[in-house]
Amino acid sequence: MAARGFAGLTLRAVAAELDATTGLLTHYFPTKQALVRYALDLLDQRTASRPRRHTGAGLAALRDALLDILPLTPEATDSNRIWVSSWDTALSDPDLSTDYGRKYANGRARLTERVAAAQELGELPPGDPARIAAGAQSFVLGLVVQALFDPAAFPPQRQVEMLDDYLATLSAAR
Amino acid sequence: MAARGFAGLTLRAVAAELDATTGLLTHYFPTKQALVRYALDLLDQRTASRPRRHTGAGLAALRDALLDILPLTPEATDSNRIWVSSWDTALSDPDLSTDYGRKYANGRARLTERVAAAQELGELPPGDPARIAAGAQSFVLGLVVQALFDPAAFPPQRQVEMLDDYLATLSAAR
DNA sequence: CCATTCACATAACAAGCGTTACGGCAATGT
DNA sequence: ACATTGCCGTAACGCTTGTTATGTGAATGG
Repeated sequence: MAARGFAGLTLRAVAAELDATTGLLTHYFPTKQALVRYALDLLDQRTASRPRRHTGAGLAALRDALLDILPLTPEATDSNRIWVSSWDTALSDPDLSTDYGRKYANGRARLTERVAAAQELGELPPGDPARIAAGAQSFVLGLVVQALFDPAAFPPQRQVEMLDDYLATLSAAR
Repeated sequence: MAARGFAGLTLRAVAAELDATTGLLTHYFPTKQALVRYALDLLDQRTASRPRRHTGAGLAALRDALLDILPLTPEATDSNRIWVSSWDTALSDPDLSTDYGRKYANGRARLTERVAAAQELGELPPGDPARIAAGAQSFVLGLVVQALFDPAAFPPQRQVEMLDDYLATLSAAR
């Protein structure tokens, strides 16, 4: 799956992957678009329900949430690879596109809560928490992309360092 | 081109776009991969040679470079859309993938110069300029993605505000 | 215990893909 | 003016794609 990209995702390839035939797939999904939609929802749901870090409250909780996104493990790298690859398909399909927009908005909303909590604790300076959350999401998202294209330049340790740098400047500014 | 995504980029579609046939394309490009490679290089080169902002030195120059990346105009949005869509293809092809990694490394190198210059002027606190540049690139890259999926939530003005917020926290931290 | 339904494999289909072969027409050089 | 070269349109090829139709064996239910 992660090998040939989203463009190489064919019904027969999927069928072969789970030792079945196209008959099974067409039996459960009326069309390929439905299958893709389901697969993407599954990916989203699976990454949402996987074991999360939880090392503390406030700023530490925000850091946990952001670390959970980064490709720090091979599995997380694969997930991110599929995820980034799906952007091509998503941008081509208006419905999927708005769907993605909503998912990212949800992600920002969850981050916003943690930003606000960190502000309560005085770990982050005041300011619109939604805006700070959007900035943090941007930072992590871009770091994901760069790490995928140049893993050697962005090993896990470096990613964590960069995130911590970012959070440090965020909390130092006032 | 920007309409049907990178997956829908077919020889016949390209030929139709420039009122020609597949014969012309196969005459100039031995294979489709060569055509794609050329197109991506062209996109990279074109965005590199387009008119750039130049409002000042130091931190202002860094801000200019980052603003040049963001989808603040319809044309820049189209370019970014194609660019993001191409990531699927790029991640599937190891050669293209390392090529992209190199391009981003070059981008970071250019940003690094500006970061260093801003540090010289005392507009940015000391610290490894390469790391700061990588962070800035991450931030902008992620902002591009979010803006593409949710243009309503990230209008040009908001993008600029977010970038300025980021640069402000960067320069305020010490 | 038989009839019915369901799950799925098999196979075929048209459409679209990248690629190749070929032919004509215009430019070029002598 | 004629031969030659090369640009590029036309058309075909083989292959893969998503989708559909049909068959078959197992499960289900009365």
